[in-house]
Amino acid sequence: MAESSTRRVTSADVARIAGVSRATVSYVMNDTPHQTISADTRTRVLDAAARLGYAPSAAARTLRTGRSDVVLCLLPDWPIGAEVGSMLGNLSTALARQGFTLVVHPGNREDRPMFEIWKAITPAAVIAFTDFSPGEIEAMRAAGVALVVGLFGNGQPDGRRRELEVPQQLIGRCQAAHLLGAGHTRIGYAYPDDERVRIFAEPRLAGVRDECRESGVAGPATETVALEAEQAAAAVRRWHAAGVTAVCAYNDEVALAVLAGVRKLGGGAGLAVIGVDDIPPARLAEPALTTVTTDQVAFAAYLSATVVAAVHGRPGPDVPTSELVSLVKRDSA
Amino acid sequence: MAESSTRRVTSADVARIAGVSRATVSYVMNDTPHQTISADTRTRVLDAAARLGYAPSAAARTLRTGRSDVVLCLLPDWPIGAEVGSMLGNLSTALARQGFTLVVHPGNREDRPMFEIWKAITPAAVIAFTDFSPGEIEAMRAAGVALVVGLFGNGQPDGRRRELEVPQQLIGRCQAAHLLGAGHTRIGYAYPDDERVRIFAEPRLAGVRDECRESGVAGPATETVALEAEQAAAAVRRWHAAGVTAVCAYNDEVALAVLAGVRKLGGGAGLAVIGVDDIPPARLAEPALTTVTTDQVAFAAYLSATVVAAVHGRPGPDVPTSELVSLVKRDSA
DNA sequence: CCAGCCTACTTACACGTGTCACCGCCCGCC
DNA sequence: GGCGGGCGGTGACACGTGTAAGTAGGCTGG
Repeated sequence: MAESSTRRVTSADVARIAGVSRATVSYVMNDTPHQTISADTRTRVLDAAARLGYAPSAAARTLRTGRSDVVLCLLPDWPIGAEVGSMLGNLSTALARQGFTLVVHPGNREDRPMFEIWKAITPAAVIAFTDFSPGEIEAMRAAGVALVVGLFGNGQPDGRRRELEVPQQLIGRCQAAHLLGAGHTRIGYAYPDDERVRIFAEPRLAGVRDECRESGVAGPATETVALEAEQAAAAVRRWHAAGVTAVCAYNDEVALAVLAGVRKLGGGAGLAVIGVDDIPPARLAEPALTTVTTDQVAFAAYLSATVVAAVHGRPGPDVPTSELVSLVKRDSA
Repeated sequence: MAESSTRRVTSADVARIAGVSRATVSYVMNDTPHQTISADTRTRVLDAAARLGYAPSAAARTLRTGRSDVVLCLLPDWPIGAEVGSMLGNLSTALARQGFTLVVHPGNREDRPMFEIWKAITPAAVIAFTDFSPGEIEAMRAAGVALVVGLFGNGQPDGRRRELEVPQQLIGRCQAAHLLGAGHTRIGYAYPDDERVRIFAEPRLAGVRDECRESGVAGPATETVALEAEQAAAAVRRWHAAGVTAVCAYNDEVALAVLAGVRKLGGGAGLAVIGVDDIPPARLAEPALTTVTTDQVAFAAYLSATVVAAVHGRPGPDVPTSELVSLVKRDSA
């Protein structure tokens, strides 16, 4: 406890205590392959490190290796909701278990040019929930970023980079399958009012469309629904006029708006409604909202595995199948 | 475009192109005070940097200065909701404007020992939504972390480190003030079921209690309310028995549960309910939920200012007053 | 006319790590 | 007995930056 100053504990300190060279300390700490270390010195080094509370400097390691252990997650500028929040939390712990640090950056592209960020950080990988120009992608790859996990392959026809798209389609399919299975033959889709969530809304709608087509049913009657009762009531009226008896909503929130619209209209002819996310208010609504949840833990694990595999140059895991999304049956559909 | 390889653009490259030394480049890029640079060379350097797309290596800078531009935000293990998510987003942009990078780390204290993280990162500051032991705080300070912004001063009696507590109390006060102003004389508090949000719930409840005391009204009748209608109905029954006519809820979600409980009981004697956060479902509920919102942008700006000031060793800004929280009057209270 | 100061730079070192090249040693094998 | 080769380890360099210390030249005051 008689520390002279607040100096950082470096590997040199560990080496001195353990009576070995600094290189040996590095080899022990990193389990460097093809480098044999006797069991005796190994424990001596480990003991010294533990005693001193040694933790290697991330900055120095990054500088030396040219690649940091940071996984940069670039968000678009839509408001991140509870489900995205918990997904990020799970992703962070899943990556931490593999030795990576997740850094989330909200995508205010105007504020700071984005390239400034990944050039400064030199992340091991980038998870982009936003479209990149091919030029940007090439620049990042050239700068040493091992992988760019894109949300949507914007234009490129190869099947890659769709890691995040397929699960969204599954959500739509699950919604539609439930409604069709319940005997509905004319269904609607409640599209969100917020332009910024389009990258989620489009594939979900596509999933609904696919499921309809495969069941030989006409595609969904799509209405844009704001989070406001009056507006939603107008949409409900149009659906009634079109013979729609059940609607898939983009969201639990949108679904609650639809329910509010139905309520405002007197709610004579009940409209079946199904949401997404299973937020707590869904269960508390009247009627209790039937919804579809994604297994955030499993999804985060999948995403994490994708990133880790790509960083090591291995092919990523298969896109998870339908066990990722599951139905929560309640009263509204 | 005839780049031989994928080498990183360093300040040496900029120096070579601009025809100056590397040190000069550094001085120009950082606007180093007490270092005079002629306007001519300055523009030459800036031009060269822009042309090459130079961005300084965060790792090298961190290694050299001993302090990174990272602000580490340690979250407890409760599920981060939409409001916390948006707060973090705002905080991130506010800090980015000052040249800092926000790194959020969910607090699974078991998974990795926490000190391993900040030892590796050497953050400029730590925003902790969780209690630290005095020993940990001392260790961090010794390791060079400029500031520890704690959510709650656990035990230490000095007025510092309560930056995040006061706003929470304001929320409770605002809720209670509205109900008392509407003529209610016996009010209740709907406490969350989740033990993990206690650090938010306690100061909010304290705010309600303070407001009651200052108005000469008995303290709130507190009931723990789970996010489930049956359970909430039982609480509502007890409140009725105690003569409570209005309740402050920890949350909009808890408030919706209370409303569901009232509805389940037939809703004869209406119970006034007021929530917090103004989540979208609040507006869509029946009756539409009266609630209290915090100005997340202003709060993030305040938090950011606190961090920046402390990093530079200056005293932080004053705790913002009541303009931070505002009432959203609807039908439920 | 020279000491001294200010401007506008440059040279040199340090930060803490990973890793390549080397080196002594002992063991087994021809 | 010589000697190739694995074991166990060391010495030295590079990564890219910030900054203290030094230096050449012009200008000013005495």
